[in-house]
Amino acid sequence: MKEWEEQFRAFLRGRGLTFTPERRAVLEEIFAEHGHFDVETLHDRLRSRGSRISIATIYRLIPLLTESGMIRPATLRDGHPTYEHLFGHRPHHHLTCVRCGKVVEFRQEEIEKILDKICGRHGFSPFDYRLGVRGVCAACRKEETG
Amino acid sequence: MKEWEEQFRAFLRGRGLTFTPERRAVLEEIFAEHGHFDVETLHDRLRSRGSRISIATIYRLIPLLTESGMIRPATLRDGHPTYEHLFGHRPHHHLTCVRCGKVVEFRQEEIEKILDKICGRHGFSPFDYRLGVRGVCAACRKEETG
DNA sequence: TTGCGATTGTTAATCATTCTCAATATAAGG
DNA sequence: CCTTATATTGAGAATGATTAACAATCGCAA
Ligand SMILES: [Mn+2]
Ligand SMILES: [Mn+2]
Ligand SMILES: [Zn+2]
Ligand SMILES: [Zn+2]
Repeated sequence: MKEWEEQFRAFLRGRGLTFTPERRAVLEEIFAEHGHFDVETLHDRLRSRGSRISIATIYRLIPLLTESGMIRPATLRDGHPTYEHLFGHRPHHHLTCVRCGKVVEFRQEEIEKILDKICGRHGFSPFDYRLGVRGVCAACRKEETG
Repeated sequence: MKEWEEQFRAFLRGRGLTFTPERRAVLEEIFAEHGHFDVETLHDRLRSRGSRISIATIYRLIPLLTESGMIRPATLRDGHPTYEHLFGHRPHHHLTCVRCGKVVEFRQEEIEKILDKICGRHGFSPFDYRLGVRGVCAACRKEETG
């Protein structure tokens, strides 16, 4: 059994909830590929694999997946949230190209150290850093100028 | 005339748009107090001052205010966007307490320098950094533990 | 003053998300 | 195996914030 499945089952058990086929299918699909997804895309992907799952079920699952640490909100895409699987991945941040939508992930511990200091100075206990940089990627800039 | 009004008028003129009483009222209200506001709150504030302005007009104004540099999106509050006035203020970042909603603003040029380097490494031209830290403030933590 | 595009308020439409509800599935106990 | 009490699901209705349509005004330039 995949370790994320094990952890999610444990989470559900702890809440008196059950690990159903639908929940298994969603979990599998989330870890099937790396990248940012929104609810509708996830639903489409499941359907195209033959699942008859309802989109309402996926909406209902999002909070459970988040609270269990399976996924986290990633960025906003046209105003609605996208998510990414979290289990087994170090936290990271995002550069987003506002033209083509390309997303580059990067990791920077130095920044987090600085932020920890700032939080301490204000008496804050941080548990989540969200660092979004919006800009224009090299390809789009070339297209723009050229 | 307030300098932001002057700048907003210039922006509108450049687009062949007009500076109306409604637009003046909204602009005044935005600079009347410091803090993060959402569209509904702004509408309420205007109404409570006797204005009969429609909320649709405010929604229509948001893009113009953003593009002219009068405001910028700040953070999400319960899923919908909040804004803050920008003119005359240095960019800054936010610590948000997830319990009480308190927001602390801070400025950190060191981080921006690091991010510039990272962007350069990936060929990105950044034009906006959004740094959100979520955590628990001192007061809420005391309440929690105590 | 006239003419024309911009602006506004009202109202209807959109659209993602949430809710309702009746039908099933699940797990535990007998 | 049955039984029963909950949890879960899918379908479709409801919600609520945001946008769009539209007819009535407004503001500015000729
Ligand atoms: Mn990511
Ligand atoms: Mn702020
Ligand atoms: Zn690009
Ligand atoms: Zn607090």
